[in-house]
Amino acid sequence: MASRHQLQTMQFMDQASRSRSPRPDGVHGPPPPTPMSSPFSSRKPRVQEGQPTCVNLTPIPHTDGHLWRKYGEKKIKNSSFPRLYYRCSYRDDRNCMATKVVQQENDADPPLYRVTYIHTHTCNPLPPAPTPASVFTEPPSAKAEHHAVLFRFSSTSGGHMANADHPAVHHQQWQPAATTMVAQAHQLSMMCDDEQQAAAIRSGPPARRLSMFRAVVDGLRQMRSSAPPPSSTVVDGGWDTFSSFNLDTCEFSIDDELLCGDLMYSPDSMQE
DNA sequence: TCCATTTGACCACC
DNA sequence: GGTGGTCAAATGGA
Repeated sequence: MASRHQLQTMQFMDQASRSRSPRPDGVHGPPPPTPMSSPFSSRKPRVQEGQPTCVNLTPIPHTDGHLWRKYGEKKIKNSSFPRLYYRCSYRDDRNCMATKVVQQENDADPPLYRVTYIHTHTCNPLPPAPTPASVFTEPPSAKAEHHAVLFRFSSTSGGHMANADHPAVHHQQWQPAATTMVAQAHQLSMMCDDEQQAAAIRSGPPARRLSMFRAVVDGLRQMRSSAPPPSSTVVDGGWDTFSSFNLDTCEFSIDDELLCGDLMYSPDSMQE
């Protein structure tokens, strides 16, 4: 029997496959041959060198603030799960070339997905949604001279904001991992601010809550491993969930009880 | 009628 | 030649 959190996760998944029931397997015959003589003559290269990509490991791959249209699904060798291909819904309207690839990593509860984002969004949907792409629309700074990295996560009444404000975060080496972390934090923020999501989190086992928060920390850990910062401390700007993260010890500390949505966390609750 | 999803085919890359 | 990314017809719900 599925847990409440599992059901919530399934609801997230359903957003990607909403409204359309699958066709019966094998009901329709093989499609006729492609009528065009060279239908793929305008096909773009599969891999465009130098395009910005980042990888996000998340249990909720379909909640990142952007609208995606699925355009393909592929069974991948040596993987029990198909790979799903999405592109931005504004691809034609706004010439947004952002795409993402979702690959389920395991069958855990909740299952973990590897989401690979390719290209940054140029569609700038309204209201602006906090997504990895929206955070890193500025070109990466060539200078990473600061001695601390400031992350700011805030949840406002009108929507969610997630920013990595420090110029060092824009350093190219940090971008993928920082993007992952920001996306994780934003997903967690959304879940905590949503009444049903928060209820599911609250009713779940503490270990699951802890694992969710650790997903955020893991993003920071990736940042640290990809490019050690000039300073050892990440200072949180106030996303109400964690206050600081020590890049040397890979630990984050909680100053006091923290409010995330209607959930109150204390330092003890963050222990195993 | 519109539009998103499904799914097999096609094709580029290794 | 195998694998994976993309296309586009078919499908069906809104």
